[in-house]
Amino acid sequence: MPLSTRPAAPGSLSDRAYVLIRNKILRGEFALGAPLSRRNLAAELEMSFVPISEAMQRLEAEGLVESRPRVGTRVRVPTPQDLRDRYIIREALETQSARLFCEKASSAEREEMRRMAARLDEMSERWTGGEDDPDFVFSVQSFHLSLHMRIAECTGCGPLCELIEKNQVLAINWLYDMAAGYQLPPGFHQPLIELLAGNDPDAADAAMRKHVRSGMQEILAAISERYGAGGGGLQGPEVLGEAVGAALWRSRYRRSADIASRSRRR
Amino acid sequence: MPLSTRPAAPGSLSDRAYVLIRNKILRGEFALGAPLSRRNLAAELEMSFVPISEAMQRLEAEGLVESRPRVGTRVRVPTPQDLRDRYIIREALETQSARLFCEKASSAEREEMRRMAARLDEMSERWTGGEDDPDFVFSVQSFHLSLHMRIAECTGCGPLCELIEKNQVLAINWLYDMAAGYQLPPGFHQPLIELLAGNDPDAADAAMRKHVRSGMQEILAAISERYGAGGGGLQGPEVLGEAVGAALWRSRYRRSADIASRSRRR
DNA sequence: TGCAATAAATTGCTATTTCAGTATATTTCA
DNA sequence: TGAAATATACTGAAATAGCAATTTATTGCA
Repeated sequence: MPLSTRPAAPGSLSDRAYVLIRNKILRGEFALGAPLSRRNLAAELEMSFVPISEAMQRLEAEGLVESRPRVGTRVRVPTPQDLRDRYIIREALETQSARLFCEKASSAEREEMRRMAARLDEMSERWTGGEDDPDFVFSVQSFHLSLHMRIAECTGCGPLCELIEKNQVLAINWLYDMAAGYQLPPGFHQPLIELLAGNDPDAADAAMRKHVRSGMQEILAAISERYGAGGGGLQGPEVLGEAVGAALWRSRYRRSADIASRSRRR
Repeated sequence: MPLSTRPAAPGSLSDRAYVLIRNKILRGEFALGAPLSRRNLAAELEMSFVPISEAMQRLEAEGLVESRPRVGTRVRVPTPQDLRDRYIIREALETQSARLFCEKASSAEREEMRRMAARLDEMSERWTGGEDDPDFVFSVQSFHLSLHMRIAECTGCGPLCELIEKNQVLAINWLYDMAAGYQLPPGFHQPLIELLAGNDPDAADAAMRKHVRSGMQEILAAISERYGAGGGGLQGPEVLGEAVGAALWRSRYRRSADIASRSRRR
């Protein structure tokens, strides 16, 4: 059992830094557009500059942060165009996932998916759409994600799973921070799963495509409703992301000067 | 104009290291399974350990190299299963690409694709299938890749392009090193492009799916033909990759001991 | 008061050094 | 002769220190 000094340190420092920073971003602890100083992070996470930089590099490659060469790094503020691009990718990956599931899943796996879909639809019926308990909303969204991931796992294609998961991450982040009012339509998943569990891959593909597209429409509508700037639909507010981001680039020297000075004194 | 000391250095050292090493792998200068010592690479490329390590990290994330924590890094030897997984991803991305092209491409872009397809089919007719000039084979493969990339570019979805390009890289490498005998069937692309340039997205999707699957069958057949181990088709040789790789892990202390000693003397 | 030039501070980037883990080569003992 | 133990060399990971580029704050001048 690990002692108190260094409890449970699996993987390298870079890996731990990556996971820690990633979770803080996803949970909103680091807000959209917030500046991320590598030095301050190194002091906070009690490690050196190099593993932090490596973690940042990975996060940048995944699109969660953006960095300008000698200026700074910040949590990326996705534009509506980013969201649309993500959904194009998601549609590509998940229709393939649905197709392969339909072709190759075992009967036990098909039955498992039916149960998951029923449970998810039951959860979203209890979702009033008003100001629900954030933990409840979080649990529904998590279960929603794991349902889609389970479909992908049943295809037996590991890289496909990884791509789907990576691609979903930013979308979920956006969802939480900007369009928290979004709610899953009731009875959204059981018809989908019925087609995936059938024996027509083309029908499974088409059903998943419709499912993903409808989800994107819902979210874009929720965003438009909250942040105005033109009617709903696909032509959402283009300027939102950059407006927020530009304002946030400026506030650099604000947080934790004490940590910086403390680390310098060593 | 840059002086002779440091000529034309765009991007960071990490970026340059990434591009240089990546190209050497793709061109076969670093063979499949070859050990890549970060220290020797640093000496060869005349830079330090850190940017090399960052480049290696990116290459590992993309699947071009694999690294064991305190053992070493080598060029990844893809297994037939890797190849199949790549083609699953490729099918997902390129059917989406075809669908979007069919929906959104301008008439000028459709005409451009027709010209490219005609030229590519013409090139592959001149391909005898025997021992052709390697430069010619390279140029055909490059043009083939750029045709598919051009389709993706016309969709206007940047991330889709990036994913397709990243996904193709390893497949191309495999193609060159292990299945060089593969040749494009004549008249392979013009019928495809005709459907992409039509007005039925579903037909474009289906045509691209058929195209990609047929390409995978061809390559797997070419591999089976060269490396035996059972009949052709999908059940190719599972053991090939690891057999080659395991043998190559062992030969570590072989190359460029002079460089290592020279760098130590500084 | 307004604007340009300068100074200070912070950033990401790179080099160098040190550390810790693994594999190979050598030695030692039965 | 063979197997176990040791020694050596090499590996990637991490810490530290310093550099170069950029932005912000300050100052000087009109």
